[in-house]
Amino acid sequence: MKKDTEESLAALLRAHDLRPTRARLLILSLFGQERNHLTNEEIVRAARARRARVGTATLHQNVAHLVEAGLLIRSAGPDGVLRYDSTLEHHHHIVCEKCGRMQDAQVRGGCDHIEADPFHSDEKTAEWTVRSVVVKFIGLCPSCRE
Amino acid sequence: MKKDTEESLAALLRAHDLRPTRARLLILSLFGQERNHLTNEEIVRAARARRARVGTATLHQNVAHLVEAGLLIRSAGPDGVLRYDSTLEHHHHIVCEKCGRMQDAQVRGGCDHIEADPFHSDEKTAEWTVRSVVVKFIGLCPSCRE
DNA sequence: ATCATTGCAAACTGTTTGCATCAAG
DNA sequence: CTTGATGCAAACAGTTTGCAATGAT
Repeated sequence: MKKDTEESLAALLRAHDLRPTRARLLILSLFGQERNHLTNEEIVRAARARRARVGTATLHQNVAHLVEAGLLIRSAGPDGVLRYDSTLEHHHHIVCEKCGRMQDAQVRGGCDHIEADPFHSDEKTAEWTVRSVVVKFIGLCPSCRE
Repeated sequence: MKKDTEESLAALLRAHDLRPTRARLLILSLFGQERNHLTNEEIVRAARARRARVGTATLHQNVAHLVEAGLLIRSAGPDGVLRYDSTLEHHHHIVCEKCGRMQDAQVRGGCDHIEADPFHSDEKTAEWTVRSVVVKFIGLCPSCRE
């Protein structure tokens, strides 16, 4: 895991043509540690918990900016709740159907055969251009399966 | 495709312990034809277009009831917008990353090897119970790739 | 007759916008 | 200095709730 010093985060932002401001440093630092796959709401709460002087509008704006800049990835749970992820490599997720918690998942053997040439040729889908494939595992997280 | 007469839809509702009311018959009939994978908003608009005497609150409530009763399936696009689907069998989707349009997709060779035993055993995911797997193909629909 | 369902309007929630102030380069 | 970013408050959009009237059994 990378050292999330304020310096390194600032450099990261500058490398993506974003000024290293209070709000952006805060958001990125929230993803540094254990708390990955945060929702908008969780980001706002975490900021409040740190007594950070940041408005919710600013947080929302900057999460959007960071996604645009490619520093965060956006992923919707089955319930439509959007979560953000600082792991940028292509990967898949496992999602708790009870609490919505999301975690990275590696698929045994990969999804290559699906990603390479997915469809039956006689499908109406022949008219589409496929750009990527997302796999989500739905289940129960350790806490919710009690 | 099944004949979506009012009679058959009413019978379907009764079979699921739901009274066949104006709002419910309307919603189900919207899914009868070509217009599958509707959003909440599209359902409301379609109802307005038919000059149906139904409030938006009632539509929302009943979409939720129909999902609970198992007559509709809910599926979130990558942008978090929820769409509803009257195809009840387990299947996958292809989604347009530009306009959000969603269509059923059949995967060549299936996803069986993934669904059967998905994870590397040394994962933190070992603590999870997997109940289902959802595959989404993201791309461009015929109209948006122009 | 009974009780679920409805339409309508009001309440609510989360997000976005407008703008004067502030901070980074 | 110049321009972008911020906080705050007000505006907004979509959803949900409360309740009297309506409709299904």
